[in-house]
Amino acid sequence: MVDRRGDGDEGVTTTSKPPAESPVDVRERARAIPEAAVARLAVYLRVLSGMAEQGVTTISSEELAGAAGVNSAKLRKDLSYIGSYGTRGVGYDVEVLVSHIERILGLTRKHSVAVVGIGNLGHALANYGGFPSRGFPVAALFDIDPDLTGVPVGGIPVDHIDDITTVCAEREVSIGVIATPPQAAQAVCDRLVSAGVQCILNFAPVVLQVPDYVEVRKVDLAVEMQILSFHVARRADEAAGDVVNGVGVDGVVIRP
Amino acid sequence: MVDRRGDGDEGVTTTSKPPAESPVDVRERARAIPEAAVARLAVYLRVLSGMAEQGVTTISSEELAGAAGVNSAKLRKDLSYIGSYGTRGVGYDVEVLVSHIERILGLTRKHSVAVVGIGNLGHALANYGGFPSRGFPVAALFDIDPDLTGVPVGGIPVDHIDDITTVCAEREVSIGVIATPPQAAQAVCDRLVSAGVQCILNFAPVVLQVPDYVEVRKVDLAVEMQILSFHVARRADEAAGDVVNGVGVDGVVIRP
DNA sequence: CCGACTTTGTGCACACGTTCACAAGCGGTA
DNA sequence: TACCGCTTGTGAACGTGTGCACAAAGTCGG
Ligand SMILES: NC(=O)c1ccc[n+]([C@@H]2O[C@H](COP(=O)([O-])OP(=O)(O)OC[C@H]3O[C@@H](n4cnc5c(N)ncnc54)[C@H](O)[C@@H]3O)[C@@H](O)[C@H]2O)c1
Ligand SMILES: NC(=O)c1ccc[n+]([C@@H]2O[C@H](COP(=O)([O-])OP(=O)(O)OC[C@H]3O[C@@H](n4cnc5c(N)ncnc54)[C@H](O)[C@@H]3O)[C@@H](O)[C@H]2O)c1
Repeated sequence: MVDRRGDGDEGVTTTSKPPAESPVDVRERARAIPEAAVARLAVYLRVLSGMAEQGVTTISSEELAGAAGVNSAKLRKDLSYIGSYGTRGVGYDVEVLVSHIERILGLTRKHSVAVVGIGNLGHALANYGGFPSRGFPVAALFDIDPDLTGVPVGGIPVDHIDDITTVCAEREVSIGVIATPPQAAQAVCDRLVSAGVQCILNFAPVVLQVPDYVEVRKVDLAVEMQILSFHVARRADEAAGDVVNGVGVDGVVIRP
Repeated sequence: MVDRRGDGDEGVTTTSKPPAESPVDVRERARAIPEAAVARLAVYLRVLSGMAEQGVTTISSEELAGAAGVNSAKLRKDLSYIGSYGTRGVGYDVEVLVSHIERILGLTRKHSVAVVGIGNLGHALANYGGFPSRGFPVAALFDIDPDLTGVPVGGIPVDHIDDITTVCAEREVSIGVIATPPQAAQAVCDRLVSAGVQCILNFAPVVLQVPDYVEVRKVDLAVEMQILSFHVARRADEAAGDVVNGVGVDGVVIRP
């Protein structure tokens, strides 16, 4: 029912600093936000933006939780990580919440995106309107294929992978998206890193090796499907086992 | 050892007949595997498959962990959830491990996939070779656009969304992928569910409402980017570090 | 100004997941 | 056979995340 996070292992050397923190500054608080909560904050933000467009000005934790698919206690705890911006007895001001979540997620700055590998997936990403509209303008496209360089895709001309360093610097790219074949992914990753890109979203089904200061997130669709498959199998086993025992889920006797 | 598997294996054949086995068998164990571990098992499987192709027959937890980007203790614990198939002092037999992970993930059965919404993303998915090769044949494509119906994409002709029930039944679709615009996603989801599909992978940035017995996973790229953005911001705050007189970034007063 | 009602924010207990550390077990060697 | 070095498998400690339940804090009608 509720979806779970992909994973989020690797890298992220969160140096645990347990000394007594008396001055509660922003970075300490930011560090304290659980990774899982950050992911949900992004979802709340999307829902809230939709609400704002529909003219909603105030929303309760119960309503927002329903719309975001989480329970309300969790939602309130998540929001408490970023401060106390609600009004008891009333709820949250939508605009206020939006701006605070945006601040915490660092969306007050523009994050230019570069897509590397303009094949099937790269084309889709370059044409996708959902990135620019949410604060992530696609500023550069790269491919190794000479036939592609110069051709505009989604309004942006494709550059050759060899120009990655200069182009990324020029256009202040802060997020790199890897959509090349798996074999090329690590090499592309290395070039992105030497070009100064510190955030990478990887679609290739490989584990990337990066320095500690680089943040990598991966999207592996086959893994997603296998997780679904696992649940199908589990459910099938359950059904089979229950029939054999003559007892259904919840202990309901099927065939007395 | 949590449980003794003295039997000579069996496979997940539908005729599961527990002779004198403990009431809690395979399904109980399957249920006990943490969700996070399932995701990693899928990654191990991919790495192991690659190893097998390269002729590797045996691998230690240390090596496999390195290749999968996790620490070796976690890897061993993950593997212990599915049984004890290693040899102390030696490591794991690659082929054996592959087959056991496949069994646990339910990959011994074929899981036909239907993609709904053959736009930018849908085209990329339909053309993607990574699904069939990993046991997820794309068996059906759907769109609402009459101009698309009948046109083959990636070798499969697009059907009209109205035929979803019959086509899904015919081709035994078990996984539905939603790649339509957000506004259409819930409606498409409902139709998939009534067509009997119990697993859904959703690319549209909306929270889907489904019955309890349906498993949904979502892939939201904007959320991924916002998580990256959060880490950039956190890092920037750390670097810019010094909180001057209780005033942090953006002029937020830290200590009122 | 008060009291009834609503909703937030959070302390706490619990569940889940990760990591450590080491005994148990295996292959190789003398 | 007895020993040795290596690697697995896992109990137990630990850390993180979740959900409950309720006091605190606000609104609103009178
Ligand atoms: N197509 C999908 O729907 C899909 C889904 C999930 C994952 N993926 C993964 O995404 C990646 C791309 O998939 P695709 O279907 O778009 O592949 P594709 O073959 O259509 O495109 C790959 C592109 O990368 C370019 N390229 C190759 N080597 C390069 C290099 N060294 N530097 C820069 N560009 C290079 C190629 O010229 C090509 O244009 C693959 O790793 C694939 O496994 C794709
Ligand atoms: N393109 C990307 O790279 C990308 C990335 C992330 C998320 N997404 C999301 O994926 C979805 C699809 O994106 P896209 O770029 O492919 O959009 P698109 O507009 O190119 O394609 C959407 C397709 O869905 C079809 N469609 C519309 N309503 C339908 C219905 N009721 N039933 C069946 N088909 C219907 C349309 O005919 C069209 O072919 C969107 O929700 C988008 O937010 C896309």
